[in-house]
Amino acid sequence: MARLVAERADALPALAEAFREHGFEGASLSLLTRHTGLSKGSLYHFFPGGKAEMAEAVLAHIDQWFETHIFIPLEQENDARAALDHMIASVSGYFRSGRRICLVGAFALNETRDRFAKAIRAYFTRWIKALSQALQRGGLDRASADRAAEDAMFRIQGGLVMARAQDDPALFSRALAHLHDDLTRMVGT
Amino acid sequence: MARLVAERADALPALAEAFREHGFEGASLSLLTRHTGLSKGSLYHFFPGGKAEMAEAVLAHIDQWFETHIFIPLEQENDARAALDHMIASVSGYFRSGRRICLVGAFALNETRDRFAKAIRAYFTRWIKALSQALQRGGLDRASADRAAEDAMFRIQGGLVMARAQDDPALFSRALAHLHDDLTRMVGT
DNA sequence: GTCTATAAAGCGATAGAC
DNA sequence: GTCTATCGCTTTATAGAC
Repeated sequence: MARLVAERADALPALAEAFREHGFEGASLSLLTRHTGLSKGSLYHFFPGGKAEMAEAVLAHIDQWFETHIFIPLEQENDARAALDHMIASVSGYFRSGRRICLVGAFALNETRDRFAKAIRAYFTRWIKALSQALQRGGLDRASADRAAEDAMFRIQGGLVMARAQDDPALFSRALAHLHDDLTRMVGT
Repeated sequence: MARLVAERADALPALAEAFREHGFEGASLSLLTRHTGLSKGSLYHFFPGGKAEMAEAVLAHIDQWFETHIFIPLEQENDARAALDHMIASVSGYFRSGRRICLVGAFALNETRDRFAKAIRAYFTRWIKALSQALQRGGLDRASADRAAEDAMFRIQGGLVMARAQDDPALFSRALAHLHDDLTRMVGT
């Protein structure tokens, strides 16, 4: 059987889940060793910069996933409606229908943001831009598309916060469903 | 000149700001002494339960503020439109037009939630209920009002996350402005 | 590339003087 | 009700054996 952690990238999902559950400050190294199954020595071998480098790598890994599965499809799918359907489905899957939070949004809320400001800002800027493009292909003018894309981010991020707050993933599913309705209506004939 | 901290309640605003900026885990006792101007000994005199009791008191204080300035007015103002106007204005003021985050939402995002689950859940449940009542007085049926109230929470919480993420308070102001437009339209004649 | 041992600093919490 | 001193523990990070 292959080893669970053979290289740096193999540790990223476990690190991501630890940061999601405990935040940057709350995720201690001993907790990260438990999540990854690696000792401190091995973690520092892969990430000489310590916790900050681990978080940086996790953010980059997340960004790459969204680039591949959300942003590029939003930009390249010619049928605007299909592009929006795909985004909603992928977002629902990624956030486990509301059982998983957005690490980027969570990092944004406290002073952790300042350490990773560039990655956090880039993630949302990119998402809004890609979504706005799809909406413009669906017939919206640029200002309306920008506004609708920004509003979609509010509802996705807010849905994740509320689902956690109420310990009820269904809130996020409802947020996504209503968002889907509204976006579909905008690009519908 | 009166002392800045004469009783327990006087320390709450400073504690709240510290928790907002650093999260529950990130707000160390030495940081809390700096924010309040009180030594550890004095903090433990006021809050024998330590950091957890401080956070609990802060959450109760926030809840009380919202009860007085948001929830009760939403329920008691007869003119639905005036009730909504008042909520939007008060929310904008409380969150400093997007420069301040929602501590309750921030606590909800990581394992901190489990320590304060009851207070967190009650805060949002109460808010949705009061807002739904106002919308029903404005003519919406109960299901539509509940849905619109929940959607308003998504946009408020999402607006706060996005404003921090982009370091641009204007995003929150836009979220509130669009929310205000939509709510007004719903109860408008 | 794995691990354990260790260092130095900071943590939450307590004791006790004034 | 204020404070300082201190406790025991955990933290991040490093050193070095294998």
